[in-house]
Amino acid sequence: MPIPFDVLAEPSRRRILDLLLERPHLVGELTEQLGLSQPGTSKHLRVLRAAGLVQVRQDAQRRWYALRPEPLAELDAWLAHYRHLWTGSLDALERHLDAMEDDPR
Amino acid sequence: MPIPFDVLAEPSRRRILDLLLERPHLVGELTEQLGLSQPGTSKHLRVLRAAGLVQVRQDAQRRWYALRPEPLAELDAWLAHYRHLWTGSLDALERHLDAMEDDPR
DNA sequence: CGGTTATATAACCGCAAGGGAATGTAGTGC
DNA sequence: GCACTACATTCCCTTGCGGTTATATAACCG
Repeated sequence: MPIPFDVLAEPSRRRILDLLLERPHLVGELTEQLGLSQPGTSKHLRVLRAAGLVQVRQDAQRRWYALRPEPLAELDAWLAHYRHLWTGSLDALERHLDAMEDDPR
Repeated sequence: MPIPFDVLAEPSRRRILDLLLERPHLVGELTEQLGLSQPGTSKHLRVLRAAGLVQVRQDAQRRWYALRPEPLAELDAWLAHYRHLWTGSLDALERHLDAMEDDPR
């Protein structure tokens, strides 16, 4: 499962994830919160499902959508390669910038 | 400076960031590594500059592009809201999933 | 079984974004 | 000053994506 950068690039889809962070939601609830059409919401949910970012639980005609954080954990792992650049005070950030000044080759 | 999700959604641009993580690069070097045309590379660099993800240092006709990690730090901050879902062994992940099973309302 | 609710899918549209070719621009060295 | 190098910008084309409307599917209720 690759990191779904393009999936997260969509503001409405990030909004959905934020809402699902509180609690699972119905499609109708999400539609209302997002302020777009119901089919529009369903399309975004389809993309989120394909990316493994949400999971569904059927309850009669209703579908409860809930968060699935695994892909976000992978994003976190990707970010880890860069994290040393801004963590720590006398850390690699300064050394990185200093090295750039001294020898930008 | 908002989090540049859409900027990171482009594979070539992420590739550029990966290359710049090692060391600063010239546009020509990036062009060769990416395997696309020089104007194509320049267009991506323009987007990355606008997002604050890279900085330039001019050296005669050459331009040294280097990483600017601040926007990635903001992405990291955004991820922090979700991080408790997958960190820790007896942590909120299980409690989150258990709560969903018990009361998926 | 017919109507209603809740969601998914299909069909269509407009636009913005990525890609290449051609051209512009700035700095260098002879 | 002139050719050359290294990038940037412009123009054009094509594709994909987000959005809506209309339609299909499926489960409930009386």
